[in-house]
Amino acid sequence: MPELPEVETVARGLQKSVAGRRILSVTLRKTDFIDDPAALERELPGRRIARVERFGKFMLLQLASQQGLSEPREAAAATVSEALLVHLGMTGNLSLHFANQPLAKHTHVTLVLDDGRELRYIDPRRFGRMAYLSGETLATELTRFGADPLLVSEEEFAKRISGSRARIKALLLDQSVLRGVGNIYADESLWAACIHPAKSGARLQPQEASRLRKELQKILRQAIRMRGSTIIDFVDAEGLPGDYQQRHKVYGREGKNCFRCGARIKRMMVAGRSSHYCPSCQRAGRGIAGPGKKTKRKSRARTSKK
DNA sequence: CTCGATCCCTGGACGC
DNA sequence: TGCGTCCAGGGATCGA
Repeated sequence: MPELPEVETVARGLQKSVAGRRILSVTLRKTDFIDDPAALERELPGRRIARVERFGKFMLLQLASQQGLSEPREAAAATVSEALLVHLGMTGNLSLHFANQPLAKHTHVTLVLDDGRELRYIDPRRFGRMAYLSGETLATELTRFGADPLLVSEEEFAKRISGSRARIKALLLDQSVLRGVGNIYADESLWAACIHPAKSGARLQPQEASRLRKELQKILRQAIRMRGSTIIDFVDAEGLPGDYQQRHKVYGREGKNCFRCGARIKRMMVAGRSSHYCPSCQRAGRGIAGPGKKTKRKSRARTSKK
């Protein structure tokens, strides 16, 4: 499940391999995860990819300005006003293939490049998102997101966390608070900072908030160094899996012993997400918000829709 | 403002 | 072997 470190890994790989390449043509298959499929077919062919960057859990394939069609040396420096936004969702992957390699199942978008290769978007579940955005629309879209967790200052972080009574886990997952943190790294950083996932953000002590930011950044940086976590099938732009799952302290370790105190790792639902924590290291205390009970999902009888 | 519930989607695990 | 059921979860949306 691609979160900040996984997306960063893919973006770095693509920056190396496709920056400067021109898109010759676009083939779309399933398009229900694309904002405006026609816009991709209309705007991308003939355009050069200036650079690839991560923005939260998105990848931004920035397009060189139209004018610079003839070898724009300034491509990388040009102002970003047009980009292809790619969100990998749960199972998405954007990777480079030779044109003669067979199409993997669930390949929904193919960008044919000018060097005989293709950028392919593969996503079984289609929880991802793709959109061509430009100008004001692009700028507006990006302002919906909060601070980058790797760049956020201690003051800014404290302000964003302590200003809300929502549970800290929910705040970490909220992309308008911080952009890029998902379920794995939220759980890992809360464990590292000894904070219960259901504790209210407003009730974190200043030193707790400070420690949480520090641990979160440390974990994200380390995870990037290890090319992210591969739980089921994540691979980077070159098809390599990540290694950080070997460092997970709580995620996926329910019932196992805490590496710090030996207690049994528990799991509870917080903010609708499965949350792994050590009941001994991460004390509930009085700062706990909400019901915090394990919510059993009742089987929904889906009415056959037409 | 914050919450849970529901929906989107498919593959994999599991029970029978 | 095969079918049904449950589960995973990022994000949007809706009602409480």
